[in-house]
Amino acid sequence: MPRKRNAHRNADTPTLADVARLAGVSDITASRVVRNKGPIADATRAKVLAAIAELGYIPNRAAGSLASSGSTLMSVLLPSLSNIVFPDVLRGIHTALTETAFQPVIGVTDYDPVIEERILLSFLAWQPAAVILAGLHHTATARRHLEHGRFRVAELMDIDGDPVDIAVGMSHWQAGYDTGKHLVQRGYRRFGYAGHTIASDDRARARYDGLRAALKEAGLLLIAEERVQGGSSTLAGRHLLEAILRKAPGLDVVVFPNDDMAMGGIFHCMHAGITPKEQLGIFGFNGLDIGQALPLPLSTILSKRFLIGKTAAEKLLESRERPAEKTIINTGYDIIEGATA
Amino acid sequence: MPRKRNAHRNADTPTLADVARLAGVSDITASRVVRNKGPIADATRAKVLAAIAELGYIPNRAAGSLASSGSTLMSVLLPSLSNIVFPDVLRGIHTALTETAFQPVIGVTDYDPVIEERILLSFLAWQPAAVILAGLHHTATARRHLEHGRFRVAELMDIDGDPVDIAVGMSHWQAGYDTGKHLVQRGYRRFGYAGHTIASDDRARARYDGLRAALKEAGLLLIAEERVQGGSSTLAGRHLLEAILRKAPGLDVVVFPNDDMAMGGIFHCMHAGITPKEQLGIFGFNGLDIGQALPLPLSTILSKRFLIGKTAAEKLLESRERPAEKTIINTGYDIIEGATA
DNA sequence: CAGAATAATGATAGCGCTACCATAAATCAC
DNA sequence: GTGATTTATGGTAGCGCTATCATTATTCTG
Repeated sequence: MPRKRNAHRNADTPTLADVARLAGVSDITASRVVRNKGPIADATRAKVLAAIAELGYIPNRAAGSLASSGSTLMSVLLPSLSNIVFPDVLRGIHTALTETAFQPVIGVTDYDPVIEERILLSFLAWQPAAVILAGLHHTATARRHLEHGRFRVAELMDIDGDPVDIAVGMSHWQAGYDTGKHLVQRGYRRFGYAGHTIASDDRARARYDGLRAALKEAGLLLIAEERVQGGSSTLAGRHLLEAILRKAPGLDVVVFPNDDMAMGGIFHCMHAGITPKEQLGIFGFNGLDIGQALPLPLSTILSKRFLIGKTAAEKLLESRERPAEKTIINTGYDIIEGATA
Repeated sequence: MPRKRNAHRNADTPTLADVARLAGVSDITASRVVRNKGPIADATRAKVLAAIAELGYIPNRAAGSLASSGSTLMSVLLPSLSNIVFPDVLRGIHTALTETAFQPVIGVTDYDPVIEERILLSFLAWQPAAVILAGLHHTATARRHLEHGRFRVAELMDIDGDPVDIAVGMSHWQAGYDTGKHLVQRGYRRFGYAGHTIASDDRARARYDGLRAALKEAGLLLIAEERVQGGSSTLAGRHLLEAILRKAPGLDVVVFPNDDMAMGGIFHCMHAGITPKEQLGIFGFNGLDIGQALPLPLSTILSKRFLIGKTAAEKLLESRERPAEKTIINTGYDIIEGATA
C-alpha cells in the first residue's frame, strides 16, 4: 500500500501548487510569475501575486535549485574577518548584490589553503552561481574544482598571476616597489621593516619583495627587520617599532605591512617623543580612514577594497557562463603622501 | 513519448546513485554513510567512502535539503560591516560553526528593519536551521515569521526586551548608566555628548538614555550635544569634538557612542594641545584593541562581541527544536578605566 | 532455546520546483 | 487571407536526495 501522499511534508507552509490553485492557474505559470521569467499576461500576474500575498508564500529555493541545477548563492571565501580589509571587500560584494536575487555565503579560511579547500568543497554542494576567493594560490584540488565547475570564479586582491576566470585587484609587488621608490625619493636611506609571520599572506610578501627590489635598485638594503608571530595588530606594531629601534637605532624610516601596525608605530613615536617624518618615517598600507584621522595623517597606500569587492561581484553578474577569455581588472592604488614619511 | 531520462541533468557530476553503484550498495546506504547517520557496518562504510573518493563525489545539498525539509545554513543578518563590531560578532559565529556542517549566509540590513525583513524572507527560502539577527526590534512581519518558523532564532547584542527564542548580549541601558555613574564618581560634572543620527541604532540610543538617567540621578545634565549625520567614523568624532568644544567651552568630559568616534576625539585633543583626562575626559564604547594601543589608552567599556557571536551560535547548535523556555544570556561588559577619563 | 530486541540493509515514494515539449490564440508579413 | 511568428499557458517528468516502512541477519534475555 502506498504511503499517504504528503506524509513528510511541511503541512503549514504553502507551496507553489497552493498559490497556483488559489490563483486558478497552473503550477508552471505561477512559477513564471515568481521568477519573472517568460511571457505572462498582466492579469495573470496580478492574480498570482495576490495569491502569493494572501498565502504568505515563500518559495523553496532548495527545490528550485534542484530543479534548475543552479542556485542564487554566491560563495565568498575570505582569509580573515579580523582585518577590516576583508569586511570592506565583503561590503563591496554585498552592495553589488543588493537588489539582485543573489546571496553571499561566507567562509573564513584563516589564510590557510587547506581550510580554503575544505570550505570550498562544502560550498560547492549548494551549486553556487559563483565563487569569490582571495588571491590566486589555491590547493591543486581546489584549483581543479574551480576550473571545471559550472560557476563563475573571481579571485580578488591580487592580479600578479594566472586567474581561473576573473581577477580583480592590484599588483602588490608594484605597490611595494612604489613604496620603496617613493621613500628613497623623499631622502630616506636607512630602512627598517616591521612585519608579521603569516606565511600565507601572499600579498604582504609580494609588497615586501617589491620594496626590497626598489631598495636594491637604489643601492640600498633593509638594515633591520622584525616580525611578530601570527596576526598583526596595532599593539604589535607599537611594540615592534620599539624593538626594532632598540636593535637598530640609526633607522630613518620603517615600513609596515599594513596601517594597523603602522598606527602602532605612530603611537610608539608619540609615546617616545619621536617626531614622525622628520626623525623617523613611518609608512603603512591600506589607507584606512582612521589613519587619516590622526593628528599627523599616516603616509600609506590606499588599496581599494570596497571597489574590488563591488567590481568583482558586478562582473560576475554580467554572465552566468564563463567567457572564453580571462579577465584581469586592475583597480590600482593611490599613494597617500600623509605626514609621517 | 516520455522524454529521455536524465535529459536535463548534469552529466559530469557524480550523484549518490553513482557512488552507491560503484560501492555495490543501495542509494540509501550510501546516503547513510555520507550523513553519518544510522547503523552501518565498517566494511560497508569503507567501500562507500572509497567510492566517494574515487568519483570525487560532492553531495547536492539542495536535493538533501528538499528531501529532509531542512538545511545546514544559518542566516546571519547584521546591521553593518563598516563597524568592526559586527565582523567581530561574525567571527565568533564562524568560530562556533567551524567543524560543524553549518554555514553562515550573511545579509546586511543597514540598520533598517524593512531591509531586514526583506532579507529575512529571502533567507527563509533556504529553510535555514537558524536565524541570527541583531537587536530585538523587527518589523511585525519579520517577528511573525521568526515566531512561527521551524528554525532556531538568536537575537544578539541587546538583552533589554523580549526575545523570540534566544537573546545573547548585554544591557546597553545599564552600560550607559554605569558610564555616567563612573564619570560622576571620577569628579566630572560638565558633560557633553558627541553622537550620530542613526535612528535605528537602538543600542547607542539605550546607552544614551542610561547615561542621562545616571546624570539626572546625580543632579546633572548634558550641557552640550552634537551629532553627525549618518554613520560614525573617527574623522567625524574628531570634527565633532572640535565643534562641541567651540559651542560649549566649559565641558570637562565628552561621551561618545563608540570607540571609533572617541578616538577621533583623542586625536583632536592631541592636535589642539588638550590633555585628555585632566583637561577633558573622553569616554568611548566597545573596547577596541586600537584604542588600547594609543599612547593614552582610551577609557571605555569593553563589549564582548566575539563572545556574543560564539555563544549564540553554540547555543543554537544545542538543539534543532526551539525549547519551550526562552533563553537570555548576559555576556556582560567591563569598564576599562584607561587614561582618558 | 523461544521470543524479543537490535543491527544492517533495501524498496519506494515523494520533497517543491522547473526544463522541456506541446498547444492554442493572437499578431504579423506580404 | 494564408502561412509564419509571437504570446500566453499547461502537462509531464524528472532534479538528487532522504523519510518511511519493510526485511533479514544477528545478538540478547531469562
